[in-house]
Amino acid sequence: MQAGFPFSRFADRLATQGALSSDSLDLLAKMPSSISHYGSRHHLMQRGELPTHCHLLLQGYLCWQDPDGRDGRIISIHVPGDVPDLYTVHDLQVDYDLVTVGPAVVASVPHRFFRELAELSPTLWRSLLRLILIDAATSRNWILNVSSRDALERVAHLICELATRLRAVGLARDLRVPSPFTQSELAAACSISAVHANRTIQELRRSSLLQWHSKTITITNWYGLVRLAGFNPAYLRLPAIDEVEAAEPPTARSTEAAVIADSLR
Amino acid sequence: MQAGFPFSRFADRLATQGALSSDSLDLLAKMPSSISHYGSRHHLMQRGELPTHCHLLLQGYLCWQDPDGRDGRIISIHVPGDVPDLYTVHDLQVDYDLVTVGPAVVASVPHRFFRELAELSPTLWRSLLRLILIDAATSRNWILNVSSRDALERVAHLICELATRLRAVGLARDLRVPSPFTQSELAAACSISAVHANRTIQELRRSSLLQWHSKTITITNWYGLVRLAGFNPAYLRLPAIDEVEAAEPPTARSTEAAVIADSLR
DNA sequence: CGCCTATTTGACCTTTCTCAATAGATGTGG
DNA sequence: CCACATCTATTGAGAAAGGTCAAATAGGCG
Repeated sequence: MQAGFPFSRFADRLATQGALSSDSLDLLAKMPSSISHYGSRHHLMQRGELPTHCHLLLQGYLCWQDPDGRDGRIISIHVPGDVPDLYTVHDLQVDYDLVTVGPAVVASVPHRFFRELAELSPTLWRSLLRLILIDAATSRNWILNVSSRDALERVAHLICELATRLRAVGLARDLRVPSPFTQSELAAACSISAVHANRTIQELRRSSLLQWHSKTITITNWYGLVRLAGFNPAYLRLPAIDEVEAAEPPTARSTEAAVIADSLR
Repeated sequence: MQAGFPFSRFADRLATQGALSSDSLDLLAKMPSSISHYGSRHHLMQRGELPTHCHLLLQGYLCWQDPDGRDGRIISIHVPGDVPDLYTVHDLQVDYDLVTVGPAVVASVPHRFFRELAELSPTLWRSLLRLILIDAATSRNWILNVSSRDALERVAHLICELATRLRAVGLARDLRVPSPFTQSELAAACSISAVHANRTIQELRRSSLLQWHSKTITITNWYGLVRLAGFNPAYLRLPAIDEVEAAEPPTARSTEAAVIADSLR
């Protein structure tokens, strides 16, 4: 998983679901793909299209967005190493638009490659299936986010999730989350209005939980944010990860927060 | 698919994803299972449990419910023929409670059976995978329902979805949807308060879109309900089904409603 | 019949939305 | 490097959808 390997984030991601054999790494190294750079808000795929390739995100963010409705609700957000449309290998229908958030680098990989993988490496194929199922678990959690938390908690939860997923592929280790998101896009993801998103972010700043400058969200109080959001990363199906090196670690090990901290360990 | 076959709804459900060979039917007939009857609000499975079996719903409804929060948000609803926890064959974590809504008949099927199926019948296994992916697509749609529709549209959409899914397995053909749901449960599914759910249902009744008597919702104006909800069943991945024999078919074949009607055909 | 649960209604409150205007940032061509 | 155009962030004020609380009514079932 050298830095030079273009699919290293993807390898990291897969490795969260089971160690990669050297055979598996060889297979990944031979993955046919064409790499493209896109600007912000580029639609990689539109509802109704018949896909023949998957999109492996190498850098930046992608999201699934509902093309209807003025405010273009965002259904899910994806980080480097993700293949947001991996499921299309087995279900050729696309219900939403796949859109870049900020500039992004994307590898296009033919469905055929993933289909052949089933025979070449059942283990790897199993890990891929698990990635699909994790996206499903994340969608279920997203339902809860937009339906049972208030605006402040929603935004906090989304940021916790992004930070955690980025850390799982070696990014945002210092809790500085790259954020090409406009406040309107954040609002579309949290299902609130842009104006309210603005006020919500101001409150998060006022509470000294985070800063948001020059396209970067800096989480200044991880445990506070986790507590506010009620964030429990179990649904992300990540193995134990490094302790968060954030300010203000929990003081009492017997609280709720400690349980969450343990789950992050 | 005789009425006597206990898994006939399941067979119907699978058949929506590809014709079932007689070999497949033989396999299904040999499916090991133990059948149980449950009362309302029985928790078949709780968050954190390690599942070894799947639950095939034979009669009634099941839902995934978030055990946290006073109002117990409902994440998804399942109809006969569904296996709500089919995904646990490949992902042993359970994030929510699996609960009956009204009395239900459930067959418990060991994971082992589905695992062996992969080798015995790749075709059948493929259909099962597609059922998992449809649940995922339904979750994504549920996000939209609770995040971008108002209360009236949400309730209407949920009822459209239930009716459509029931019809796909031979139930509710006359648009009479069995409803053991309390208004509070409907509210938990639509992410509104019980009081507001009540007022919303009253408005649907006042608009002559439906009746709700003696544990049955009778849809009296299917096209009106579809139009109000903005219901497009594409995400359910159902093959063409019979024309709805409801009152007030669309008058102009060129409208939006006609497009939706076609998709229902 | 009486209890328990579910539904319905009214009154009031809160969150969030919408509209509109201003200010700041970013980017582009001259 | 400036001036303009455009997009994004911020602020204020009023409105609307839906939530909460509390009480009354209506069903269903032993």
